[in-house]
Amino acid sequence: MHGTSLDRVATEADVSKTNLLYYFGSKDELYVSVLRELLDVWLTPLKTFSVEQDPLVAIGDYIRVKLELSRDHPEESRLFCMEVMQGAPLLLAELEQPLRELVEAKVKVIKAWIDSGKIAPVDPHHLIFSIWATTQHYADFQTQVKAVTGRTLEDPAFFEEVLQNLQALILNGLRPR
Amino acid sequence: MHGTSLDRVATEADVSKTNLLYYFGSKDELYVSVLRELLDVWLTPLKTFSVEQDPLVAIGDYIRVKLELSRDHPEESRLFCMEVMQGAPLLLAELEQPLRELVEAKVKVIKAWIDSGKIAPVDPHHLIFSIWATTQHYADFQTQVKAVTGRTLEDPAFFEEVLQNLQALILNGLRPR
DNA sequence: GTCTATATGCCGATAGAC
DNA sequence: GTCTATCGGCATATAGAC
Repeated sequence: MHGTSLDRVATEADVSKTNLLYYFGSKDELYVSVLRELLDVWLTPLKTFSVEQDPLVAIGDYIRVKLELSRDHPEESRLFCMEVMQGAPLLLAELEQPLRELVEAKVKVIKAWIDSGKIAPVDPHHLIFSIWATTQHYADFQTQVKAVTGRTLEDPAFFEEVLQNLQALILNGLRPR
Repeated sequence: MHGTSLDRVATEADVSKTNLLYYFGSKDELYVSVLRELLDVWLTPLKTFSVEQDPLVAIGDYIRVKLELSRDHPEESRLFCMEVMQGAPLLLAELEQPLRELVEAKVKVIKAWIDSGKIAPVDPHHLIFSIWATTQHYADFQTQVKAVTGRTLEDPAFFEEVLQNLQALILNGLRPR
């Protein structure tokens, strides 16, 4: 059970089901390679955080890039969400090692920003989680957002509206006081 | 494909699989009734929003209650998330009618708060989505949160920490300026 | 109403021809 | 390497005895 079948993947990718298994060995191995690459792409923008940046600019940019990912690759976001929700049977090691270390490194950067008084003292972990949660929400819960508002991120005006609101919410919450 | 099997449900509920089908007719009908009840419970706290409340108290309380739901019923949160991520095949009508209407009603309340200058002018839709996204994140992405921080909402100290941070982030973003 | 047995269908994986 | 055919497992659903 992984949200899709080899048959669907094979049809979509225009190869035979047997060839998929020939190349990847098993469905799980296919999933692992897809998810690993996916995790890498989605984490890249976080890697650019560094102490010398202006935190409000860096975080504002990060929110924009993450929201663009939600707009351009919603199925990938949902695939990853599916995996994590099931307890990350295939990806737990990736989450516990590389992801954890990346987050810890960036937590230190955010702490430095706080210590120098550039942003308000929030727990960096929860700041990062909040950015992930709010931006990915528009991909993972696209159906619900559309049912309630009638719109999706593919509508450029709606994208801008979401971006402005998330940036305002999070950056205002961070303004030093 | 719905995250669990009738066999599991039957075992867990200590009834036979055939009896489940006897009572509910089909797996889909069982799901619909479970999801409907679930949606109702999860939306109840939003229903209490009213113009005469102090918005910062009302929203702060809402964040707490939603986070308690994420702590006490994470599997239900994930079940609902699963359904929506698949395009809400069983629940779309519920999202487009009762949910939409409830949200629109509460959007009006939040707009009244904004118009009277009690909170900053944010789009109420995105405020509501942000609260849903951030609070449910700790249930739906429990595995990832635990992999990164080593902790879950079941740890009372961690629960308090998350609550303080989410309230600070969102309420500070709303403080009139 | 509740059980056992079984029909039916889908999916992952393998065998074997070419 | 790529195809067709098929096995074996699991899950929903139904038939029929009690």
